[in-house]
Amino acid sequence: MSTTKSVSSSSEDDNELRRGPWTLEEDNLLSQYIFNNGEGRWNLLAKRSGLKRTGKSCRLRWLNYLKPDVKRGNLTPEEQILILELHSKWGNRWSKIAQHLPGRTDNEIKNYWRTRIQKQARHLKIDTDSREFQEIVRRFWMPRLLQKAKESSSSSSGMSIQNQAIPLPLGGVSHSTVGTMPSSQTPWQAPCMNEAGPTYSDSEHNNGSCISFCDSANVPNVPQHFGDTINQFHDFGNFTYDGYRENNSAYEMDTFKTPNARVAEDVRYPIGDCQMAGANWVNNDFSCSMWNMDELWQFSKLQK
DNA sequence: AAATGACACAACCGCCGATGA
DNA sequence: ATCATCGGCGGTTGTGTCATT
Repeated sequence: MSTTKSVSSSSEDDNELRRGPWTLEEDNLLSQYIFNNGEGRWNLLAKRSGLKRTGKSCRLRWLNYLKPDVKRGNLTPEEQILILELHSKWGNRWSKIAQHLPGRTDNEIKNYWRTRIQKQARHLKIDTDSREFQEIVRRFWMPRLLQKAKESSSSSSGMSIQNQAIPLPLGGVSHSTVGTMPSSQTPWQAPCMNEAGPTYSDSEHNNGSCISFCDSANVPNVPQHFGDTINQFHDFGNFTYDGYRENNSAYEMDTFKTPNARVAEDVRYPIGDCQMAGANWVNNDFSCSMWNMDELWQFSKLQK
């Protein structure tokens, strides 16, 4: 079967380039090659490894899936908070945002934003760039994420959040494992691929860069920026976001001074009795159902 | 039980800047 | 200075799975 691409006479290699989902054998080949030769020089890697893939494809597969420190499983509340905050500052700079979430890839964060955040915005018929949406994030999502973070940290008794990660519901090859990943690459051990994805011998892999969120005020393993965020939001109960004032942040306190914000104030924040433990807005996969849409509708109307 | 739609994620595509010949 | 190649990034699409009807 010839595609428009493959009819080119320039290179017969092009005809054989594989596309689509990676197979176990390809993953093993790529992992083994990088184990022996290191990352980088992707085009060369693609040629020498025997993979019939483009260098780009190899790079993507490695960075987004095979690389040992790629974290799998649902985003934690803390990570979601961080994404919301950083996106408010940097917009769709996914790779930049990802740099502040160890183990998370730009692709994952991008997908999270599109499938979760933008979906909610669509339901509300507002733009994610709009001030209304930012207010909603500030007043609904952030406090609830923080509450959720607190709950999970208090119930975890010091257990790493990563270890509590709920396996994604998808049962496919790429999703079924929430394994503990090596925190660093040195010394590095080539993962053993199986149907559930890369696995690692699990000794010495439970510490390091994985986020251990024992206490929102005591976050030893959390990147600096992350700790700042949590502390800034620590007093979220009555919306005193003092200290949360960073240049260029769309969530600056100043936004409270807008007429819209005043309206919200007049109704004493519907979130005031937001039933933090209520079943409506939070479930096991709270990232999917973060809030009660009725509340949000009310709030978004007030904002408009 | 089958059909259908929604969802989440992986993978691809095109563009652009950096780098080296 | 110019061109080619490579790697990285953001946007988009494809696909498998789950939920609902």
